[in-house]
Amino acid sequence: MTKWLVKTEPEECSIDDFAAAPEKSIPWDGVRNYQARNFLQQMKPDDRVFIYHSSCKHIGIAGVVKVVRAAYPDPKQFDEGSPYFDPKRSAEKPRWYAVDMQYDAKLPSLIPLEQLKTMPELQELALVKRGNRLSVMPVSEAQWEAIRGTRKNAQ
DNA sequence: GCCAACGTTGGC
DNA sequence: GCCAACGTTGGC
Repeated sequence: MTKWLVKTEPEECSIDDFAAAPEKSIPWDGVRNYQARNFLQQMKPDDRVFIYHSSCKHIGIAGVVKVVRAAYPDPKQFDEGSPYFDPKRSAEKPRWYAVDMQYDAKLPSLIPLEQLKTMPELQELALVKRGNRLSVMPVSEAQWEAIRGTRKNAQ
């Protein structure tokens, strides 16, 4: 089972949206970056995923969700009314993919980016590197444990 | 709101 | 296939 981290603007989709309907899955769509897409395609049901809130007041890791449906063509690339519409794509040749995710756990307290940056275990995590824009990334077991084990979030 | 860093596009 | 211009991301 692989572990992951995804970025999201909480106004768009936050950990609270997952927590509000823990029995429902939410499509993770609109990813329009090749490297991020490639990672999405590697996700498997039951993989765990950190939810990171970006471009907001409280930036940091807020909770955990799980993958419940592996990658499928992102319907929004075909939807003319969607901001994620991609006019060059056809149903026969999709370029972008989505997965479905469902609530797993909210962290007792958000782990701020500022704190993540100070953790020696995370120095290789793309998230904390300067200028990084990757919105979907793998998290190693050691990185996962380090994050889950931060003092405020122990247990 | 600013702006640095980055990915993508398109002319040549 | 280069690279300048452009649009977007995302922390501050």
